[in-house]
Amino acid sequence: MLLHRPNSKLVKPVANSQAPRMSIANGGAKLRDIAELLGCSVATVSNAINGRGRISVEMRQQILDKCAELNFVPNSAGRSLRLQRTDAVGVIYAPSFAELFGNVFYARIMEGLSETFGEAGLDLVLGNRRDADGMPSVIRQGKVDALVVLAGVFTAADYETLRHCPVPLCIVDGCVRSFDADSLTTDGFGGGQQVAEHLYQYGHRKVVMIAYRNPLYNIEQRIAGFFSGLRSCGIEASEADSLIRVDNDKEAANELLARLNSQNPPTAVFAVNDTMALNLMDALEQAGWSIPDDVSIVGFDDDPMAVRARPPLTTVSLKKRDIGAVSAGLVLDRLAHPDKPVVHQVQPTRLVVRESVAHR
Amino acid sequence: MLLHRPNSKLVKPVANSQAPRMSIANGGAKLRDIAELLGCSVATVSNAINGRGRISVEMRQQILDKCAELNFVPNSAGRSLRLQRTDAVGVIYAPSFAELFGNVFYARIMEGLSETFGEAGLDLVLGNRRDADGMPSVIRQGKVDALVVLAGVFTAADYETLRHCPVPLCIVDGCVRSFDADSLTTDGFGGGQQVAEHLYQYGHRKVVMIAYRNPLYNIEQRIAGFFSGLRSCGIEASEADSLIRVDNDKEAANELLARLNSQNPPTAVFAVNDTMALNLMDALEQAGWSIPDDVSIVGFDDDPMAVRARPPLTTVSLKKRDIGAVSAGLVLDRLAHPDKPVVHQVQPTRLVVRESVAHR
DNA sequence: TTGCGCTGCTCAATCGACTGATTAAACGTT
DNA sequence: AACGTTTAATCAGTCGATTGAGCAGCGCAA
Repeated sequence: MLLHRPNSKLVKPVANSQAPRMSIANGGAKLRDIAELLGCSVATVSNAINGRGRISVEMRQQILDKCAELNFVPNSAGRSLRLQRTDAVGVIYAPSFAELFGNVFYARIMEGLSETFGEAGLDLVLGNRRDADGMPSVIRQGKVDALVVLAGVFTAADYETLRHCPVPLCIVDGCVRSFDADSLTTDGFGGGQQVAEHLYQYGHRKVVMIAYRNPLYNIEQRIAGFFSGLRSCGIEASEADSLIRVDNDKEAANELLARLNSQNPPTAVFAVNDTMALNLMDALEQAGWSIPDDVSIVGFDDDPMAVRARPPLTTVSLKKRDIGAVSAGLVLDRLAHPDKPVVHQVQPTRLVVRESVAHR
Repeated sequence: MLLHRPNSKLVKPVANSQAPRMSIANGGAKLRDIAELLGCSVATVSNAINGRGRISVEMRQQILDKCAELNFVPNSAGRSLRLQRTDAVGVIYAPSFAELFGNVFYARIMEGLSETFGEAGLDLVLGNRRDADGMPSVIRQGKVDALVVLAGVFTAADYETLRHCPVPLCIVDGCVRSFDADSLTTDGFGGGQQVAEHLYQYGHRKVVMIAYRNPLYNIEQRIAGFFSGLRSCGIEASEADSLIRVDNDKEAANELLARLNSQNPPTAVFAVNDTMALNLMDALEQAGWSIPDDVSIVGFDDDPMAVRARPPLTTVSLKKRDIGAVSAGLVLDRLAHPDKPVVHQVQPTRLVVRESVAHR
């Protein structure tokens, strides 16, 4: 019975006896190269680099010098495999990155993420690929330690695919209640309120808001804040009569023009974002309406185009770069303290008054 | 003498005899989990998945089924270590990503890159961090198989840091001659020519171009093309008298206004990009000049804001998404055929006529 | 009955970094 | 001289996937 047949051949491994296999050939110096050059063991080199174990001052210095000379950087795959840690963070967006990069809003967030993670020594990986079940491929591949979820247009189904994600998540600009993950949301509610108050102060008493039918968390917050703000100002307005739901900006323009031509037309419109606001401005102008003299209009997001619009668009600004930086900070904290309680951060919003709202 | 002391203890490794260490605990199923569940060896599982070796039909099916059931995805670190390949591509930008994401031009390129690489099963890593010598950290860490270099604002020094990059490069929108790497450039020369011809056809005979002092490859191409085009149309114009070099858009506006107030004022301006063109339009309008009636203006890039400008800006369009997709294609080809000759691809440009150029 | 070829698997080394356990030597103490 | 302690390293196994080499077992033919 040879259940545990002993290793038959214990000849010393013949590898690297003839091939030169010196450094830099396939991508740079390895721990082994440094060890061989200095005549010490690989373990000692590793210990010197990581400041562990007992090493004489001279040896440590020799090792560090040699590492600097050869531009030694530990191989990422080897390190990840051993440490079960990648020093990389994934970023995902739904449905694909196509929209993300076209969207200046997210571009700025990426900027903040990239900077803060970079300073912390982490790389950003774009989780553009998905497994069959929708889970980003980088997750099950173990390519990232955490995931930043740019959830602006996430639907319930999108959230569901992430429910069993084995790495920490940080939900940015999405639904806080989705699950027990850190999150950063922009204060859409407060922004909506500020718009309501601004319109009230400028004398508007009959206003409408236009939003998309597709229910997105951050959008619904803006709606709720707006109507709450109207009510606290004493304006009678409900979502039933003053909220116009549409599927696209063309429909928005048509619906708005219909209201403007009705008996009791609104004097101001709150568009759910700047893109819609700008499109409405174009459509209104084409239809012969003058902004802000005939109708006032307010947007949301402070898109760079808002300031270029004619008239410059009054809108709600989001400090997009901060969103990225703060989100990255949440992730770094979470990686440092995996068991700390979940954090829900709210980023303030600020009304930027330009020229698209007239006094009444 | 115990130079080659034989392995003393050959007891079977005791690991995993008590700890449960079943799948999904630390990130998902491993080859070993599948092998244990099916009572076969790890090698067989690997072979089945990769379609290698000899395996009975039933065994192969069992393995594949189990993999699907457990959502098995090979661990990236283990795979990279063994295969010396990461299935990831780095993207870099100089000086940092901050500018990249704010720039719609690059945002669209990223979109194309992300899509094409995603379809090929590669992830995109943002190479935001740099080693002391400027080399992107992801390179020496071995985190990527290739590097896409968005070189729009690269200086000679930026190129120099990449000279000894051990992975294949693809230079996008940068200097072809920098080194022996694949490249994709936009036809700035042709674009400049088209602008010259367009202005000539509209009756302009005295024109100026404004560009930045900082010499960037793609920009210099536009300049060369423009003046070449002017000359072929028979317009006497040299860079000496008709090219205005500036450091920023404010200076550009001042210099332009000075020319417009001179004895022999230009009737049209070619701004080196849309951002400058839009800023010039603002400045001219402020100074009481009407566009295009008093001065015509042309930009370059077809920034989304160009179409919103008043008047809508005539500019040169770049098919930005294609730039990303094609660049990614070059990288994929290079990875598949490391030794094929270097490819220099030129992406055509197209004049988009809007309303900022008047007939003379 | 020996030998050959084929099928269907397993073995064990490898990639590079990290680390708990171990060891060899130097030093000090009684 | 015997023993404990400190110092300065080394050993060998581990992370997970891949792969060339190897080896039973079977059928078939000489």
